[in-house]
Amino acid sequence: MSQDLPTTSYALLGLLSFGDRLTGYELKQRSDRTLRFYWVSPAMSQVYTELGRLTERGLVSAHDDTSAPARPTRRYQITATGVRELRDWLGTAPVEFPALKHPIALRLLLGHLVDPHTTQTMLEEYIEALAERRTDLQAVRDSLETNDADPDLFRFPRMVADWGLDYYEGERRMVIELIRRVTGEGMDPSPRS
Amino acid sequence: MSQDLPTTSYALLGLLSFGDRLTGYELKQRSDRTLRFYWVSPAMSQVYTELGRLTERGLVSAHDDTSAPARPTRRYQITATGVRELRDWLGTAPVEFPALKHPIALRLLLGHLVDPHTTQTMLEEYIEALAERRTDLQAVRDSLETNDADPDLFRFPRMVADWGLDYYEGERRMVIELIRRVTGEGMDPSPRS
DNA sequence: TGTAGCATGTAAGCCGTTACATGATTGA
DNA sequence: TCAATCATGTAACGGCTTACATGCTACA
Repeated sequence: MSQDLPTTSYALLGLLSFGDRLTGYELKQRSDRTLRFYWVSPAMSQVYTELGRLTERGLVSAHDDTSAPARPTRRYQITATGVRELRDWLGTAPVEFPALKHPIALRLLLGHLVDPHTTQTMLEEYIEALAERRTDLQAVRDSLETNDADPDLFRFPRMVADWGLDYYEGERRMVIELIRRVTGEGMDPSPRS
Repeated sequence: MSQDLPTTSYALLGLLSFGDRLTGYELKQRSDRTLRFYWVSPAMSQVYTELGRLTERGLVSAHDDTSAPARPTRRYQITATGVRELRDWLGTAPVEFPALKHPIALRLLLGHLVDPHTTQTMLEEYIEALAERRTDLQAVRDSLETNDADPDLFRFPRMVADWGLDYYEGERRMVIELIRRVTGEGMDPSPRS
């Protein structure tokens, strides 16, 4: 009942389903470590808006941090209702095909408008950006490896991280291939007589 | 001058940079065959809105189809100014890192909330969806292969299509691996005594 | 002493969607 | 004759961003 939340709401709710209580700030940090790589890490302001909505609907409960200084620090926890609705969503909502916004592919499409060197540089810079991202994600993956009490708690986050790492690796290989094609193809396939 | 259009505007403008005049309807079809796979194929209504804006700014010109019946059929063509601004954008605008919205990865992350069979089914359905997409993209790629007059005109679209096909293939392989992990892992690694 | 990080929110506005409205042409 | 496709647009509104506003705490 009362379905129809945006996916990002369920995503944030999902991040609260690992058994701990987080502040809005911490939830944002967690989404930077997870959602960022395969969904969207919402802006701080959005996280607070979403927590407000989830609280209203009783999917999370807010506990004002006693020992609070002046401004109240709130910790949010998923409720039994929240878990139920999340499970319900996972079980019934149609699963969309992934949506990709890939500015590099878009620019490569328009390669006929710029000189090959610009395209080559763009692809090389993309490889660097990819390496950085990969490093970030590897750090996340490493932190999921060694887990305390429950070794299965992060089993699925591990899989998702491995998926991401594999994607970055495939992307790297293909972009190297594309650089070859941009620089090589149509450039004197065999020396003209 | 007068930068600051949304990327989708430039994308549509770019689709008009291959030397032909299109109606709004045809432009939508072209974006379904190209942008869809690595950007976003805007809704019809958005295409018309965008064409209006581009016309206002003089980046495309509209030619009312004489031999028009009642409702005017307009064909749009990129202008010299349009080409200049597009080149300028390609040369100067910062290149964002790709943004991915991957509902399957998001759901896999929350695998601890559903039974393994549901997750397995989801991944298997994803493989099917992937195969469909791949077929669509392969058809596009094939249509770019044999080109009439200018064999280099679709050189970059070909590269982008190949990139997409490679991505789908990598995705397929990894999802198969993930299914193995979901069904196998933690399931009696060695028969208990 | 001042900067970075922790912490919470409101307001304005952009980008794009779905729903709605309209009508001609082609082919089963 | 009826459905699909071609063809063009407006209105409402959803989801998210950036900019703005506020203030504490820890540390260099």
